[in-house]
Amino acid sequence: MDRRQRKTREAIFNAFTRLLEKHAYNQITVQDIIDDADVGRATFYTHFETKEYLLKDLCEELFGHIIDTAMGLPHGHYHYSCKLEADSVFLHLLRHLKENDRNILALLSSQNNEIFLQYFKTNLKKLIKTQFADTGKLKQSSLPEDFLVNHISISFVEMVSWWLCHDMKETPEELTEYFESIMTPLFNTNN
Amino acid sequence: MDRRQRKTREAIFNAFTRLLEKHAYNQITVQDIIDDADVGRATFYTHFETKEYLLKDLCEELFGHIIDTAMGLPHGHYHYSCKLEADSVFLHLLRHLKENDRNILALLSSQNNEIFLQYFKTNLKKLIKTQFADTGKLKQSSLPEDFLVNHISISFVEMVSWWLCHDMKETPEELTEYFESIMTPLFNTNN
DNA sequence: TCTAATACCGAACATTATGTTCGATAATAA
DNA sequence: TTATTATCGAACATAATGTTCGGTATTAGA
Repeated sequence: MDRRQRKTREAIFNAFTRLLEKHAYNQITVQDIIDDADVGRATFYTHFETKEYLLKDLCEELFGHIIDTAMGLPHGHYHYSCKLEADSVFLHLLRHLKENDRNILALLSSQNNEIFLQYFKTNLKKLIKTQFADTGKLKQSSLPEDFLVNHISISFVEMVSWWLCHDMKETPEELTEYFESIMTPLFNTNN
Repeated sequence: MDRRQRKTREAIFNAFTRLLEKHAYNQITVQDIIDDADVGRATFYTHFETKEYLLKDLCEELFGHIIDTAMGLPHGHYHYSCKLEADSVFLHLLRHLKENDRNILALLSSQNNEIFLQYFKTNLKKLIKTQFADTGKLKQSSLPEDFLVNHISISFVEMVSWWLCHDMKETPEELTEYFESIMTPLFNTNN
């Protein structure tokens, strides 16, 4: 990829991120973005079809990365410990979040947090599904699997959101225990 | 209130609802709304400052009503049963939803569902807070109360969303049992 | 029934944002 | 060095927003 292209794309992402930290998504205009990024109008539109596609691309970079690395984790690392087997995934995600790549935490706690939490949830669902599908990690129950996958995903994402609203006072380890408290009855810890 | 005002307001709400069932919120223009509602442009703007305020007013009618009636319910009706004490509230909400006032179910399962689920959650949080705050219904735990209130609210709203996506196959009673399964460890059932 | 108040209409208008076009310039890869 | 291509910047068409205003019709209340 042409160096100019990379630079322009970066500049637009950075400008957009800065703006999203301070202003409501709907109030941000393409003009604001290209002013902040200091690129020409036509240039913006050669990179992104619309502001919405820019958002989509940004979110794919933000969450694609964090989820993909978690996908690579072994699924049953703590299999014989007394902790729930998924600890490794959730703890990993929290630690990864704390690294704050691309200022993801600022976006997740901005006034636009709903947008990003939504993308987070969507991607997390895929992860949870592959982690738990057909591995017997979910307690036998009458509850449908997709119902449980959804419940686990949204619960985790909302916990992260709550955490950010309260200045991240807890450590990732403490948060994982919180999560364990509310999720434990759903997991099969004795097999 | 002037009969003309009432009629106009109703016509706009109805038109907006119809449009929201079929089209994405962002794609709906004020022109679409006034065409469908068959009112003049100026008339629209004397009733609603912007499209966003219209949405806000609609949501307040939708969820204000459903939450307010639930607010009036006795808080500890099933106090001595072995079911969780909040059964009455959640079951009541599900039954009320099924009545489908103002086609609320179509909106909650449309492509714009995120918008309405968000309003639902916000209003439900208030309800849950008054139901559980300082009543000792939540299990003693190290988890902060606002964390639990948030978790309960979002879990319920997501369950409703899941229910709608799957054509409401379950009865409100069955759904309440689902909810009990995932929430039970958080409630104090033996006091 | 009469009257004053007011809600509505509809067309016109200014404003603002979007997305496109194009010729000129500058940076890049090879 | 050279052919390619990304960027610039200004101009433009399009589309949606929100306002204004004079005329008409409906309403509430005396």
